[in-house]
Amino acid sequence: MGDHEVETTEDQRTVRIGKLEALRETGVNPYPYKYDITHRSKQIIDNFEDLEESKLEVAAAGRLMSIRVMGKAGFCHIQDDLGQIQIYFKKDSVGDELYALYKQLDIGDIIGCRGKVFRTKKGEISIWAESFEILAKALRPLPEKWHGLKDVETRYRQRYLDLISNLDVKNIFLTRGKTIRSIRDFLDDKGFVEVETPILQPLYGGASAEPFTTYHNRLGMKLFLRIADELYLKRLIVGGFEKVYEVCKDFRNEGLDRAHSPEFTMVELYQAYADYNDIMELYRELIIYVTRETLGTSVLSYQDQEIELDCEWNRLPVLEAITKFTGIDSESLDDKELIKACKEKQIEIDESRGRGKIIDDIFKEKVQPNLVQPTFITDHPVEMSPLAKVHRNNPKLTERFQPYICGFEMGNAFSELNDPLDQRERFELQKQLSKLGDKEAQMLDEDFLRAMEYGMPPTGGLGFGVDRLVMLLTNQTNIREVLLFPQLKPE
RNA sequence: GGGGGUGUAGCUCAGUGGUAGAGCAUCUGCCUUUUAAGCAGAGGGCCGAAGGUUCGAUCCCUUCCACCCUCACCA
Repeated sequence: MGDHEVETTEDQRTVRIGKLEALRETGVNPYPYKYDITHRSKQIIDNFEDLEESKLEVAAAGRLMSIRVMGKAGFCHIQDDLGQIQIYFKKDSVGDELYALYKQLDIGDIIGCRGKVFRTKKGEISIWAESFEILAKALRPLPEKWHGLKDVETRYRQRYLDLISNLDVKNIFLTRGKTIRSIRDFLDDKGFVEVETPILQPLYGGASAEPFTTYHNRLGMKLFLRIADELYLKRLIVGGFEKVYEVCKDFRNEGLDRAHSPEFTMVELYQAYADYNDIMELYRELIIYVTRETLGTSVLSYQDQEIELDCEWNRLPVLEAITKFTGIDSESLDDKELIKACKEKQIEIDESRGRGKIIDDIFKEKVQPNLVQPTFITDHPVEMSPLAKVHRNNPKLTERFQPYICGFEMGNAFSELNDPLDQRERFELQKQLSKLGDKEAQMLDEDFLRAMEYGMPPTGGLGFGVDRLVMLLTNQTNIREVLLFPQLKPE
């Protein structure tokens, strides 16, 4: 009696440690080495008729998600990689010793079970246990079986619990895996070669962003975590690769919000002898392919919008887009007049960082939210695009495009600048922006210019964010929902 | 960084200026086809942290911490 009183005041973890010790005392190893599985839960359910007919014994394993004991018989559900299946334990079938062990099981324990399959009176396909064993004793209780784990912070900090109790969360990451797989399949099929380039870089470049810095002790040098891999992939084009891509983790030392994570995944690709028109079509085909492979349809359902991807995509030069949505004809205005026009229309702009930044501000505020249907925004002003080739018909513009879907900027692409003297001038312009206080102005990379001076073929290039693509495919509004372990402050 | 919100049992959530409640989970007993199993009983809480007001604070005030939404920054 006294012992019971002590026991009931203990928390669930302590109770389970007690059970663990009791198991060891009876010679049961609560953490054995392996278990031979013959079927996953889904295979049993899919092949039920044959398995029942043949009276074949199956062996399945998984995590206990529910237990119902009724005196001398009981049920439980185990969950494995592919789903759940019910197990029936009958004292007469498993014997007194195992039945006593069954009654000591806790939700969360991982068990393996052998038996024949059958259908219960209520019609549920189940395994009639003939034997079972504990494969791993769980010491902590799982979240509530009905409501699951809801607390967002706990879901991110303890993603393993989120994955165990929320099936739809697991599906997001299955979709993420399929997405990356299908991107590779598509590009491989088109003859692209996958490469790997440095994450630790002595100079950073290829995008406008603040970097993370680190230090190599032995070399005694500062290094940056890459913000993009563009300049390395272009060196490979110089080196004779004609179609390359990289699935790359990039790092940007900037604010976090629902569309930005300091660590994120990009795909960059470069194709020699192509221009941005070719890349536009390649991107459209890629998105349609990936969507079909992951969702089985070319229609995206995002929030309350339905978007058919398999069609002609709108194409709209950025300055025309601004005229369309604000009435401002920026080409006919000088800088002062443009700033005045913005003030009249109450558009908030940062006028200290040059004309390119002003255009960018107007675009983000007034145009971007309207770009729900797939749209290529093209031909950005040259000040905004230091790595893009000047437009063949207009020296103030570049051959550049950014695809937009559901208001998200999905990527960035150019006819790549391959004139080394022009490229040097663009870097000089960036230096001036840096002096104006633009922390994201791009650095001059002498070796990159040297490579280009050996001759880089005309090239089309593209970078796109995988996380945002997965957000669209899984109908998520926060990037953290598509990152397994999002960045959080320490507990 | 600004604005708004949340933080109570392992989980999901109620609630009150007089130190707390439900369901699930846990423990004990009964129950040989149950399924959010059932029935009977029991245990479990520094009410995010630190100050303040008060006879008395989980509740009111201040500060801090974490998370969410939003704006700003940012491809």
